[in-house]
Amino acid sequence: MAERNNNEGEELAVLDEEQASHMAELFQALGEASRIKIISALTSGPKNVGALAAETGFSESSVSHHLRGLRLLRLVRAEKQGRRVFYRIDDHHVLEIFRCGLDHVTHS
Amino acid sequence: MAERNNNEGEELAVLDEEQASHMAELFQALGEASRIKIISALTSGPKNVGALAAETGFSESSVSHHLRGLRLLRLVRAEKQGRRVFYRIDDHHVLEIFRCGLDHVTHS
DNA sequence: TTAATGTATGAAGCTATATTCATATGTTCA
DNA sequence: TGAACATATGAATATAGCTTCATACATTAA
Repeated sequence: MAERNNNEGEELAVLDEEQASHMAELFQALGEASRIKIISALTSGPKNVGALAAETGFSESSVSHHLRGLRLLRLVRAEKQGRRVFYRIDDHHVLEIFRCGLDHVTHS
Repeated sequence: MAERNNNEGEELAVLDEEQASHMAELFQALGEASRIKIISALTSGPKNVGALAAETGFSESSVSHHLRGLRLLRLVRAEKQGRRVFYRIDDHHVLEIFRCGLDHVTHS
């Protein structure tokens, strides 16, 4: 076996495959400038797809694709209002991580 | 102009291209299970390439490639000791973000 | 110096993903 | 009902990235 995930008291082991994958998924969702901009736009409140597209400069299709991924990961939540769909950041962890990343970038 | 990066007092604008790219770079570096495992292994102290390869189950070449990227982004720091090179997490922000992500994954 | 060890790196192949285009679904208004 | 609007989605193309392999570089030991 190539990996050692046992917790047999020796020392803190490397994360197992599932934990590592989940964490990677989370960070990967934030690991692209397009999505960073979208999430950044959402930090000031819920917005619909068209507004996000206009604000970020991406096509509505592209924004919608990204939002789908973020939705599946539960980083954003969708709420339908008429023919519009408003998205908001779903998890306070997400905002925390986002701000932490912003800190890292601005204070360096 | 497709984007609005002006801070003319209206409301907090979307991050500019450079900020967004830097944040994305940071998160992308954490956005892969291999690197998450490597960084996880480094949370318990400095380790050399061979040790990291053994602990994570990846080839030394692969680990070295990953470390190069992490090094260039200043997420880890290298220190040569004889013919070994020990790596450590370079920035407390990195550890913060890592733990935040771990929280997000474990408490959900 | 030669051999062995530890790490770094370029190239190649393969997989993953982002954006666009076309189209589908659903909603409001006339 | 039909037309315009808002969003979603599948397919396709293009680009990026990961792992492996081969090899180079650096250090230590003999």
